[in-house]
Amino acid sequence: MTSEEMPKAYDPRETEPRWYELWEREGLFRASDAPDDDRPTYTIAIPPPNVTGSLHMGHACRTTFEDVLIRHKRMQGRNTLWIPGTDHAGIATQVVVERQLKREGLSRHDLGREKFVERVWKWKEESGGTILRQLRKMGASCDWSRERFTMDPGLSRAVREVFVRLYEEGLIYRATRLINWCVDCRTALSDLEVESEENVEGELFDFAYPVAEGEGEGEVVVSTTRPETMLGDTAVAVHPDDERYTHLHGKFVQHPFLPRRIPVITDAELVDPEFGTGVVKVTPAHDPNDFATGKRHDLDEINILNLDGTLNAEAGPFQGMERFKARRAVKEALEAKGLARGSKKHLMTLPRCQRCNTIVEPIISTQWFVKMEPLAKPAIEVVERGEVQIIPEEWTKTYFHWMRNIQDWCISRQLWWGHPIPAWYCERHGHVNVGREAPTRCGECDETQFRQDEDVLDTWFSSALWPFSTLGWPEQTIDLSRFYPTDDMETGYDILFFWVARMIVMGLKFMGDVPFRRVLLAGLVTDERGEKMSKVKGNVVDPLDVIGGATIDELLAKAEKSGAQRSGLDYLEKTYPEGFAAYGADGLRMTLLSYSPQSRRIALSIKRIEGYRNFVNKLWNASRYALMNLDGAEARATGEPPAAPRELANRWILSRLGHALSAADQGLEDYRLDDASQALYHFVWGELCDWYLELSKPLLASDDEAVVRETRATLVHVLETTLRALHPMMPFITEEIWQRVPKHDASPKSIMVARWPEAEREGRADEEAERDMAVLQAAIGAARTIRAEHDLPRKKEIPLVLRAADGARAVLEREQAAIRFLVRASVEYDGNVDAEIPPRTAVSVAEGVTVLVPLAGLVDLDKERDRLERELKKVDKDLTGVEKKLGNASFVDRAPPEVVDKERARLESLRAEKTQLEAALAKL
RNA sequence: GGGCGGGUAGCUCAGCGGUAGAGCGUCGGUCUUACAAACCGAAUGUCGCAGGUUCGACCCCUGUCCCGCCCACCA
Repeated sequence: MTSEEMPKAYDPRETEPRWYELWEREGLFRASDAPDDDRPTYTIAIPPPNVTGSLHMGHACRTTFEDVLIRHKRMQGRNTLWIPGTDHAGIATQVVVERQLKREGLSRHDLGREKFVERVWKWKEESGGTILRQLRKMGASCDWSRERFTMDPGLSRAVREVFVRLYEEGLIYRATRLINWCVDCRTALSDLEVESEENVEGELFDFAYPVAEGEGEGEVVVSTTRPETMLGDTAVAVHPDDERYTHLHGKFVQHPFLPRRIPVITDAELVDPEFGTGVVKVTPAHDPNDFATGKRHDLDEINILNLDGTLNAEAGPFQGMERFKARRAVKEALEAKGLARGSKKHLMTLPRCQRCNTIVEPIISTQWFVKMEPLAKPAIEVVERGEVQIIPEEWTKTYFHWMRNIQDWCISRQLWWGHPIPAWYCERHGHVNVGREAPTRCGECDETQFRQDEDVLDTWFSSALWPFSTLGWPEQTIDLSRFYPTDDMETGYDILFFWVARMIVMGLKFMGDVPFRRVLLAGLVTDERGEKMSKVKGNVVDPLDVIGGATIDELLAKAEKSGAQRSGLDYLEKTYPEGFAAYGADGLRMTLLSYSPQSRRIALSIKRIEGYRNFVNKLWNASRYALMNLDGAEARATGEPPAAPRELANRWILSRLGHALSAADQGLEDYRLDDASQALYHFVWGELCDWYLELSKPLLASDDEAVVRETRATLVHVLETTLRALHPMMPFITEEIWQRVPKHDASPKSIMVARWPEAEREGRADEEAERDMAVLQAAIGAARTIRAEHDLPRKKEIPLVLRAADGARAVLEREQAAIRFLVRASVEYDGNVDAEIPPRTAVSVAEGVTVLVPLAGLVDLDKERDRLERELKKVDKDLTGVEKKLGNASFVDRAPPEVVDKERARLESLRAEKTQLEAALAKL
């Protein structure tokens, strides 16, 4: 009933959505909150993607990883919870909706704040769920009934609660400081949101400040990379010990464009007398060093910039100019006044806005900050004590370095979309009132009228609470007590500081416990050249295209629409001329799992995806074969291997199954899903398909009913167990096949909730079978080599003579049928290992077995000579190595005896091989 | 300026103290009754360079050269 319905090639497009719907409908993803459920839990909080987002390879990679962990633990019987959700993503979302408005010819200011925010909500309801739908296509088994959004009422409440408590403890404060300002986003940014572009070719421009009238003669020459900032200069500084300028101490220079005399100050901290002229212009309002200097000397802080990056009234004649225009204008004006003193090339670092790439301006502004140092301390300690384990471990150093040098966190943003800051200012005095609700009466005066702070919080502020806010905090819910702390947090290393560190901080502060036990940091997915995927470069590989397939025209059209450059489109066309086939979610998942998590870069290759798609198909066909042979038979999968199998192939595959399961377990335990998936991949393809299924053919055709029965029982057991072991990695195809496998009546309705297989239970270690099988494989391999090298057509049966010492010979005699079938040969045995080799005979040696094929004049003797010489050369090389090793007295004395014994045994077998090969060569 | 990671087969990478591995690619052969998205076979490496430790080093140590990334206020 089953195998006939299975087409030769597996098509994931039909299968995958069908099973996902069933799983979801049956509620199999749901974690239990039943009060009497005392199973151990396992929890992962998803790194919430931006609501604006759509699935990219980074998400696909993490989703796969997390889903494997969750499915594995679920099969082990844990009460598993994978909390899904999205992040409101402040700027990103606001920009999307603003862009939409622009198409209607409107700006957010036309709507006003309230209407605008309403509009964003509307947009969020309509199109915000895209990415979560896409996660389903990957097979993500999230508990959708617990989906959260960082601006849900519950989570917003958590945000206010945290803000208020931190404020009350003095850990949140409002201050006027030099902050990073993005003139394009028109908001303050935290230090982390500023990316520095290194080694930019810039210009160091020199100009002179004339000494002010009545202060003496001459001038001082200063250098700057930002000439326009001189409009905000309120001092020039020299080193106190620099004798060149002693005469100017306490004097003034004259600002060339503004009615301002500027003091000459001495400052040993700011000024390096060796650098340039040894004079530094000081702009406290627009440079961090100068700001600090200004504080030390109580200098005026003159802000010259408007929030949009144009110059304000302080700039005098330059007022209203855009900042870079002003830069040129100031230089020209200095030229005109004869004050320019030349310029030179200068390599510098440019601060840019992480989001829009605009050059960031340091400006003085009043913002809200979190005092980080006291909060960071316990967060450092839990990692030191291993209560939170960071994997791969080398990231702990990075974590410590950042946490130990932590700066206060600027959390206010001048946006409209986000969590409003729960601070109100009384109308009369502007007294600050922070609270969970709007105040009715000022805490410091009697005022009852307030205006709320207009800023919103950094989007990472609410993300930092994610592991407990999603579970209902500050309410004491069952979920919170049951699922916090979560177990594993898997995310990209690029947000180690943005997110991971802050979750640890907030978790410890408000839950008194770590938010998760392990942090798994994944690398960045790049294109096959190792270049970062970007829309402009046109090298973005969309997981959905990989899953469902896309023609090159579709890919090109999409890339072009999202703004790819010509070169990007060319690359795309050249690299994927055929587009993508529908590789399916299972194939993609398996591919993503195969990359080492140690690596910082995952250079995704379509060829590799194709390889794993082929693996999926291989599994399909292997199952097809198995099911064909089980059709109508009484064999059922029971979860137990057949008792006392006698056939070598059956014993061997059960033993190998055990090994594969152990290796998979080990990989999962170590979070080396690459090892786990490789172990199963090689078991399925290299052992199950390449050897066992082939060997099962003669067994299933046997006249001996007992042999057939035993083989069917083994086949169904190995297949069913393998499917369960592969299920976390390839959920769809394993379900599709598993449903067709004959099982006993009590088996669960889905493989998702079937029992995770264990090496000791489902496998059956059998060293003898493994040894015997190695002999058989060697003999078959050697015979095949001869066949291939001599172009002996497959149809022609060849006469084989197998020579081996007693033990090995007995194995080969017992397995005669297998050899006949796999090599298509007649077989004779010869126990006399040292006997003469007949003339004109092809010889190959391996594992103590000598395979002889009389060539009977049919074949090219030169070819055989070449081959033998090649084999001999290899043996000789190995032999030289072993002889040298054993000839070394220190090795024999000092190496562990088992190593020496192993080498001796090897020496023996290599010598025997050499003798055989030489004899063969001589007889040719 | 500090820190981290990497340099292994043509390509992408795994391995990490006891005989150099995988996938893809290459070459030769096969429509063998699960699979041509397959099968069988073959070739391919002074494991960046130089020292050192060790009976033994791709693996550990030191130095060095390249290539990435992160952090940092040098005008």
